[in-house]
Amino acid sequence: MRFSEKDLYLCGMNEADLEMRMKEHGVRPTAMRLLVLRALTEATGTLTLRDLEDVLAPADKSTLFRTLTLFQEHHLVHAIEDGTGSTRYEACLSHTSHQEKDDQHVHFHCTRCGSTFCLTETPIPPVTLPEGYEAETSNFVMTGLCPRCARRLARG
Amino acid sequence: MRFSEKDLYLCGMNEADLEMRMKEHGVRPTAMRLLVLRALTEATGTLTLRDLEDVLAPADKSTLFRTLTLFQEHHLVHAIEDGTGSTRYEACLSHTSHQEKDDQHVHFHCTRCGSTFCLTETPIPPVTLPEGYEAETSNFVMTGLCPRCARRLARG
DNA sequence: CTGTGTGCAAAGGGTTTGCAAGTAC
DNA sequence: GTACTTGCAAACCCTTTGCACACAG
Repeated sequence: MRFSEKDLYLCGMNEADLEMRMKEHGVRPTAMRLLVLRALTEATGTLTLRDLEDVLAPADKSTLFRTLTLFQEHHLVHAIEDGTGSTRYEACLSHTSHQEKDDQHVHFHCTRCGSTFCLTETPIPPVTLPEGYEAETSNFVMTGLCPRCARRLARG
Repeated sequence: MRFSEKDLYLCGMNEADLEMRMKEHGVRPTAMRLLVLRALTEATGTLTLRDLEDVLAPADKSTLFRTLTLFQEHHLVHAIEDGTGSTRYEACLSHTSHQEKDDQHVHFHCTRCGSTFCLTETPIPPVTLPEGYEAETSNFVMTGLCPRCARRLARG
């Protein structure tokens, strides 16, 4: 069995590591922020602001929002639009403090269970844009059935 | 100069063609719907519900919404999430009434002028998903500067 | 003491629904 | 007459901001 980059990263993840990661990215580590970053790092998929509100109750919505905005600016997390109307957030795994090629991978939104998965092993394929376009970031979301839901539907 | 598929399609586009297209897709052509489909077909880029409201004033928001929803169900248009929070709509060019591989191309959202372009010549590259995932649709949006804005910024 | 972080409340913006009147067949 | 369409108003949701208090350096 192979471990994903995320698994390996999580192995040694403790409070001190989280703090270090935030400092590296120029964000002051407060209690609230550590909770948010931990939640995002340990999540199996992506989380919406609403998800975080539930997980970290009674944390305040606007605090979470501002925290996520700050994290994005400092490239600790990035946002994905999966078409549900709610922005989803995912912890960045790159150790660098630069945004260059965060971890740009394909995301998958399951229409049945509503989850959005990070396909960390499925990089976004390179695309040649028409003359003149200058891309900075990509958002590639595939929609359909996740393995679990596909199996359930197949059975009955 | 080469004409894009869309240009060619538009060449002969008149009221009768629009009606035909709607009937082919099982949608009853009303005055309102013809206006909407025309607006979307003639638009150079993609349109939001809000855009349509402006273009087709004094058309009602909810009517437009329901029209767009209907069109989507019948594969006359498809929706794109460009990350701005507003769903954008684009006329499908395929003449078939089946959804199979509508016209799946990359979209480009310009952060400077706010437009979202259809890169009809840039198909979404095939992606091999991990075992078990069953994809139905894709949403691939690249974000950055469009040629026009890039040029303007370069000049100063 | 001063700047930063947090919580509460409310405003915004886009989307969606309920319902009644209008229209097509 | 019956089923489908449209318009108005309001509800909904998620996101974002204003403001006052709390906290850390």
